[in-house]
Amino acid sequence: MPRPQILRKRADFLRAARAGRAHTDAFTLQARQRNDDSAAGLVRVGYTCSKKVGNAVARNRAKRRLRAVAAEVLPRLGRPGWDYVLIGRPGATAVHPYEAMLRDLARALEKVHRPREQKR
RNA sequence: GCGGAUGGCUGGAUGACCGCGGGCUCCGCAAGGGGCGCGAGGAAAGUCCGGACUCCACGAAGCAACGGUGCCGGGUAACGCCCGGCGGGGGUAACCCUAGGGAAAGCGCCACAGAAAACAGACCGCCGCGGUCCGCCGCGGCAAGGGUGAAACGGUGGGGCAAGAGCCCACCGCGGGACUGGCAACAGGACCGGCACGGCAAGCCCCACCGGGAGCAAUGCCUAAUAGGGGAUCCGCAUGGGCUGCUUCGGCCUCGAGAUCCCGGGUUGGCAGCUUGAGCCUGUCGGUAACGGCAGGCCUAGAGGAAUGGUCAUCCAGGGGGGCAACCCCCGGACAGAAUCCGGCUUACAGGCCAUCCGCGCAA
RNA sequence: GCGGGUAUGGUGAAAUGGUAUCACACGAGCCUUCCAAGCUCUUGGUGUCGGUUCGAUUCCGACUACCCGCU
Repeated sequence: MPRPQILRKRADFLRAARAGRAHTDAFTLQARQRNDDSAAGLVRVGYTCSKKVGNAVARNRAKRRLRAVAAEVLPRLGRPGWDYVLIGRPGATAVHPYEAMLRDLARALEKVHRPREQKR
């Protein structure tokens, strides 16, 4: 599988937020299946850490950890044609155990994938 | 050994695996892939100062306004920074702090208390003379004593006097000051004066010196489609009006319907600016030092919503528990992350290391 | 990246360098059969650390927090 593309456009984030989401202790996952087929076979992922997370150091640290988690999990469990958005949470994202975050992401992906498949 | 002062350094180490951003190189038409090497700080922070760089403005001189700096000498590209010295204050000491020019240029303020708060004067008083209803009153002299206050027109002692007073004398203080030392700030000070000249300028102010504005999202360039804006010259109109802090001389702008020539606005973008620089290291020389000269060597992040991350193992500090001990178990790594680049200041910071010095105690 | 402002009781606001004031709120009392209103009294404060001054909310510096512009 090719490397996931990084989401940058505000519109993509907004569309993902309107679709499914799942909360865990250390982050929130939002995801949607794209309808336009511009980049059909790709997994795309974005990261959000607002100023609520802390100063620039804390925000970057949170983003780096989210990237690390996503890079380990998404190639196995992510689905082509989907956009994922990981949102950092104050306090938790920077200190939560790494193992637990891996498990949480896997579980959150399951939960987010399920209702879509029931519809189809 | 205990306590303290100052200056400086450091602020996890090694390895493995999976990743990220640039660079060089190889393969490939391309997409992409392989290899090698590099990749946060002493504060990258606050934005409090000073510059480099770029664009804009700008004619010169004087004046005025506004802001800043403020002992002296040196360092520096420059500074409100640094070094050395001086004066003042604190500490037994090492040492530390210090916005520290001018109060006889002028204005202003000094609450409460106190008789009196800045220029002299007199509330309680002291002394003399006169009067007296013996309570005191009037006239004159005096400023030592009292109490207030942050601050009271010199302090102590003696002489002197009706009582007193720099009225006189000695010492100290104060003012001036030849001269001496020092580049200077300043220090010492023969001698003279005879007490006059309170404090506040981080109150207005005076003096000296410095200062154009904006900021790399500056600024320059490239491509495409398209809308029709502007400039120069000539001609016409006008010889006025306006702007430039003020003045003098000067400069600039302002109108059209025409002709010719030329340029080209905005917007997701891309490239440059962008890291070779008041650079770093070593040695040597000058200097008390800050720092500078010379020689040799080195290239050390460069992104563009933004990389430097994750996991594991061993070790090194640190904390807790068990054990006589060897040792074992658990926890666990300060402040914080480049964004045009430098020089400072300030603020944050677990701990560790080094050097010099001071006081006390003990021993010799 | 560049610049400006504010901070005073629980809240909102005043204060020429000289005892920090006012309104509402809170608490207590009076009044009322009770509540509200009204009246009286009380508690509580200059963001932090330094400096200048005899004396600082005020003047100066550094820091902290919040707010607002420009690009």
